[in-house]
Amino acid sequence: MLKIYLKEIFNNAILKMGLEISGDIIIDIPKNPEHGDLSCNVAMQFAKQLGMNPRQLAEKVIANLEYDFQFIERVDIAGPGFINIKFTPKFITSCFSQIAEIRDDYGKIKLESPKKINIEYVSANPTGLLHLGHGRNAVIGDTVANLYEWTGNEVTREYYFNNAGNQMSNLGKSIYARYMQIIKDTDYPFPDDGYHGLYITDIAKVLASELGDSLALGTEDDLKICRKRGEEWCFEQIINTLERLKIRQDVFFNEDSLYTDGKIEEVVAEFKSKDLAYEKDGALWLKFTELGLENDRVIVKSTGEPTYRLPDIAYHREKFLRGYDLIVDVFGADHIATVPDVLAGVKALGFDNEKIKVLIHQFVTLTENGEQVKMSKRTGKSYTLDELLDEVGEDVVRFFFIMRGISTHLEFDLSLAKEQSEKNPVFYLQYAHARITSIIDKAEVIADCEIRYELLTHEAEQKLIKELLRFPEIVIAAAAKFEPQLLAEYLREVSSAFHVFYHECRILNTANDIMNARLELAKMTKQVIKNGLKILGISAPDRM
RNA sequence: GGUCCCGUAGCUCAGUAGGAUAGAGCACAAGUUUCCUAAACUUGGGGUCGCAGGUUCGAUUCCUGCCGGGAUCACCA
Repeated sequence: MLKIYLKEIFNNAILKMGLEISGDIIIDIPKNPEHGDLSCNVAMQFAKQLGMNPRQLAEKVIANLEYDFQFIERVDIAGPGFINIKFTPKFITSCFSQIAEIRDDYGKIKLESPKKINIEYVSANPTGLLHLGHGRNAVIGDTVANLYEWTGNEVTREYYFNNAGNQMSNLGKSIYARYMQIIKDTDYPFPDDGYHGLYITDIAKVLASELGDSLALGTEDDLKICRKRGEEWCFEQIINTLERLKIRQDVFFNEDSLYTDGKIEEVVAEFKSKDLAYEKDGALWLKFTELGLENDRVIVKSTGEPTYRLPDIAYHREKFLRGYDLIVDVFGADHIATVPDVLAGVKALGFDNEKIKVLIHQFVTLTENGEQVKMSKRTGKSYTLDELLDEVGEDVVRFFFIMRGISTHLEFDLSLAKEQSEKNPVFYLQYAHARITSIIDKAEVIADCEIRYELLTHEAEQKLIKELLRFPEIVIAAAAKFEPQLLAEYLREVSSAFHVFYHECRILNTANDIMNARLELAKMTKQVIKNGLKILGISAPDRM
């Protein structure tokens, strides 16, 4: 809010000076508060192309700035040519009075023409339970979706899955083997590449109790039953787990529909007609080398089955045909190799692959007391997301999964996450919210008393107001950069500024007008924390 | 070997469309409550921003090379 105001003033000054400047003017918050509230480096940026000394240029710019002396307290040149701006407390509080009017909608951006955005995440096949990597994927995807909704766009949350093919028949065979071990022979052979998780036995037990030994012959149909029940069971678990995280997707796109609807054939025909496909060794290859990649790749195997690339390309083509302005894919680092193929394939079909944004997140490791936790207690394999939720709760899981940049490895510290105390960063934010609620509950409403925002001149009050004024900028930046942790970091700063204000400035039992103004500040802080936590999918408790 | 990600305080990490004295949390040390939630606040120590070059007024940030850690390189998905 403050930035936008200042940008305008600088823009006008530069226009007035008749200067041609390419790109935006950059206004930043100086690290050192003594340098003012905001700082602009135009003078240094353009000194060279104008053949001037930066400090001289800065002076000229300042001479051309037109502003209200009631709003800006100080404009000065510092260091090599920074122009530092200090606002008057009056201006800060008047900005605050404006946002205090908006309340519920503060931070929401309304776009004149909302963009249609598709965000695909989780997308686990129904062959097992969700584990930690899926958890990070799910929370990143959902939070980014929230951010884009908040910034005024129309968002579709999508899940892409495949319930056909090798993996699934493998699931059926694995369940069948466990089933036979239960009803007949404990030595019944388990497939080499079968799924070893304990959940397979859980499913087999259900089958055994429901159907007795009626599948003992092991016909094709019996295997099908195992597969079908396995799929249903896994999906139910996955949906339940996501539900716990308050994640609900709008579209579940089945890869199989690409085949039944003839989309795969359409894409193959189009590649052929563009002379981008050729047969070799009985397989169909796509000329990726002509699309700027290293090697040609098989898209249809000699067995007649497509490789994963073909449906992936066809799927993205479908998303384009549905008319999205932005298509976001959230993948784990293990999928990185497939990205260039899909992008090149879609481009070859004539779509603008710049509209696809692939978010690749790095892996999650779990540590406890400084040591890496490798095995899950129940499954003996990697930790499931449900187990983690049981241990630390939804709020902590959601917060921990987005509190780091998505491109860095995430160390999930179980000891810290389990800690129900001030050490845990989630509680810091929630505590601020609960504390404010408690104060508001205790306050007596003073009727018909005008709120005098200009009384909020204390340093701690001014600092808190300035933080609150940043909220919309942060939401926009977090969405644009696809970095939810910016918001998490920001909320910590807001909470911190609030706690300081709380210690410095007594709210209740002060003069009526002071109390009213401070109460308003507390309420607005609560609103920002609540809205921010809402975007992060984390609860804002009234009591702790 | 090719490609991608990471390397910043004892630990976990912010910070990079190039900016002023590099930050936070945890850990460690010392303090704050007759008073609105002490899950809070205040103060302190702690750094060759992996290494070496380059680009320029200025580099943790951009470029190149190297070192270290991770991921990935199928007619698996």
